Amino acid sequence: MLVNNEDNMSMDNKGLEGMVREFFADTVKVLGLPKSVGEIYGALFISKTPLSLDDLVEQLEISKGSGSQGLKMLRTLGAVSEVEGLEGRKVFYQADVELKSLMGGIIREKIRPHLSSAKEKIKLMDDCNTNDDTHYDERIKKLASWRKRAGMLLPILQKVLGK
Amino acid sequence: MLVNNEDNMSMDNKGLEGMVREFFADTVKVLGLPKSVGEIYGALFISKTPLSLDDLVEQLEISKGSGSQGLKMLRTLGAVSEVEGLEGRKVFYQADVELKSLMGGIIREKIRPHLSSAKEKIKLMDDCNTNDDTHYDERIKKLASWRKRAGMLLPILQKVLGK
DNA sequence: ATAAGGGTTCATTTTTATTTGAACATTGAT
DNA sequence: ATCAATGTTCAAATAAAAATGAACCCTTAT
Repeated sequence: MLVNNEDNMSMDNKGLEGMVREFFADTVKVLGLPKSVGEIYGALFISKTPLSLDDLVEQLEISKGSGSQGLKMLRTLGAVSEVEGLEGRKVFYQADVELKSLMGGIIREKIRPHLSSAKEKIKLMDDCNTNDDTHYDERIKKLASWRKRAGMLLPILQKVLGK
Repeated sequence: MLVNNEDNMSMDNKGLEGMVREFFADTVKVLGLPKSVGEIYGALFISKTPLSLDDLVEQLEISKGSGSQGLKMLRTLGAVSEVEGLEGRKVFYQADVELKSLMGGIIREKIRPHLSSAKEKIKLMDDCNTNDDTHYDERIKKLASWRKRAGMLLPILQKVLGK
């Protein structure tokens, strides 16, 4: 067994690990991700060894379905990486503990798409303002400028969070 | 009647107004606010005149309760301002159409409190790591550095969004 | 070829968040 | 003092989001 996960709770760190999981559960909710995703990430973040889906299901007392979906999301975000624990074909996961991974994924998968669709919607609004009403025009321009500013913000964010 | 709001739909701008409301409804959901708050803000943002609670209830087909609560939240965020339309004691509202109002409010009311409580929680985690386990210590330090970085980000955000 | 292990999917259930609306202030007019 | 207009609150209803778990799909070992 290359990757061992039984009995790695050195002592009363049940407490610490629980706190970390709860911490991430709360944090990701703010970012619009489901609680279970935060718990999974938290469990991986604090764990001394990579964990398999089964490990997570057991530790967090969540269903296999939840665990599978949560890991899928974390993989998509690039927040976890797979560790081929050659014990059979079971896959083990470890958290990518760089802030930029987590945030970069959220920016790429959630924020950018939203900004793109916003751009289209604003275009539609402009088309809709057929008689070039000044008031409406002004507001649409304002929206467009907000969107643009939000777009400019992302690289700055990435930079500050980078490394 | 100082503030008039009847029949201010110059023409088929039902369409535009609807689009703007929907736009904000979607946008604020990303920021963790309820849809109705976005709709209210959107209605005020695009309206040519300030609107009363009753106007909003009628336009958006929401309940008085929803409208009242939504306006309360927007007031707390500083995203709307009251216009004493001296028609009786009815209060009219207008959107504060500066990005910094909306974002500033969200930062102040939602993000900062979350970062504060995160700081406390991280402290608790550290206290919990009684035997100074190196691995746990490292992770807790990482969390602390993330939190700090997030804190430093806010002024930058404010600056970029400012004006 | 079959069974077992590991994982995913997705219709259903459960939980959480939002909205409603009736009861309750409050204020101003009669 | 009473009424009507305006707003707020909050318990209950509703809608939306997330979790469950059984059915299913691969892959590998027998």
